[in-house]
Amino acid sequence: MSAPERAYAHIRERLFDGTYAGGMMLSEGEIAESLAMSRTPVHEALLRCEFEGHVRLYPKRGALVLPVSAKEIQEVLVTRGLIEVYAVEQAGASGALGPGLLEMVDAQAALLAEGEDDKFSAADDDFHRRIVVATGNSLLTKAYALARDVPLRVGNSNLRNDPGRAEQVIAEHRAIAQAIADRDPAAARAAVEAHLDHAMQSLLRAI
Amino acid sequence: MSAPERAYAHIRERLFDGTYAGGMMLSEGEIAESLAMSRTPVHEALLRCEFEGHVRLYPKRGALVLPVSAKEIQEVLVTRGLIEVYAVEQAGASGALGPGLLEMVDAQAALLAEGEDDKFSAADDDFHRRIVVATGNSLLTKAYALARDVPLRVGNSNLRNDPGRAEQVIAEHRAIAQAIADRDPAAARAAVEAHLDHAMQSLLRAI
DNA sequence: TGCGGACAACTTGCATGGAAGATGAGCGGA
DNA sequence: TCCGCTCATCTTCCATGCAAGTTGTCCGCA
Repeated sequence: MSAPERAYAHIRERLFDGTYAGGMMLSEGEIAESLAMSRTPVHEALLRCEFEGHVRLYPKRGALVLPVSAKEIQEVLVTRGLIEVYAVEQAGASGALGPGLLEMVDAQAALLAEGEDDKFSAADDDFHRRIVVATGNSLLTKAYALARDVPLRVGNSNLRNDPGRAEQVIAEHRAIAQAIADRDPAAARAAVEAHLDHAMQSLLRAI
Repeated sequence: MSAPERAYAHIRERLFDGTYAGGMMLSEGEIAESLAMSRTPVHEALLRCEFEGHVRLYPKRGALVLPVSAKEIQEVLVTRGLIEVYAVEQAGASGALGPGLLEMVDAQAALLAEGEDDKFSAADDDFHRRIVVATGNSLLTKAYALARDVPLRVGNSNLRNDPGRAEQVIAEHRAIAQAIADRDPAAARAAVEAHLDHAMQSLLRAI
């Protein structure tokens, strides 16, 4: 892995686990030192994080970690709604994706039973991503990626603090996967809209 | 303007006017020299262009300018369709945006009459952007930006080579603006879908 | 006490250079 | 003729260093 990639992964990890919390000021030099690399690759990684909306770079001052706002959560879920509804309507028409999704839901239930919270979050993310990828539209997939990080920044603590939410997520995922397997686009659309609506409420409670 | 911004603007200009054509290999060093700056800021600009899908960086080799493919054009217009339909349905419900848009269409007609092709392209772009910005959803606006550049790379030559297309664009823009002013979301949706469909056909003919 | 200026300690911006990977030309041998 | 090897030349990668902007502190003065 190249130095900028390592720096990027390092920063994201800390954005998602809360080490880099909203309002914090990050210094290229410090991060570079802790990764035993120079500031150049760290700077590249921070530029990318800025593009993705996680930090804001102030010239000659440093990188401010942006807090996740309620408005941002709403924007993210509206955007995801647009993209995911389109994706499940497509997938629901063909039905090819359905069985694979149902297996993913089973795997999520297993992770939850084992208490693997982080892996559960990742599996949640994969599930949604898989649906969008199935459209075969790489631009849409890229646009969607912009809307996936915010829930991850809020989500890990969120799931632990919202009792019963994880079980609810699994039930809602199963409804989506079943509707797709049944080739029922209208049901798939309704299931996605309900799921995202509940997700928004849970995330808003978390901040 | 900072050095990386200058480099980025320089490269985009050449991507859009065709100087950097698909298949070309760009060298950081050459660009840096022609801009009288070092390679560092040029590298940053190329990274951004890569993220936006215009070039692909090959380690230790250089930056390949990616040609615009038919698949990409289709992806772009599907994505724009999703976002713009949502935006005009919102705008069409309130009607507040309508009058401003009609003025923009008049301005476009004036630019066309004066033969200002480049400004016409920019005005076209602004018109669509304005509708999306009106949603007030900054994430959606950012996602939309990813889908705006491709038509610009094809578009300038396209408009000149597709006789009557510019007049058609103006008529279609007027239909969209009028539907929004009339607070008629269904008509607005239909007008946007027709416009994007025609745009796709024109762009596909151009490559 | 409250204000203003100097300065020290931080930060990044970006130019530069050495290291090293990728490529293609040209040569030697089968 | 054709294959494979060597090597010159191209490229980027990223460490480093200097220049310069920003900030907060501290001191002197009213």
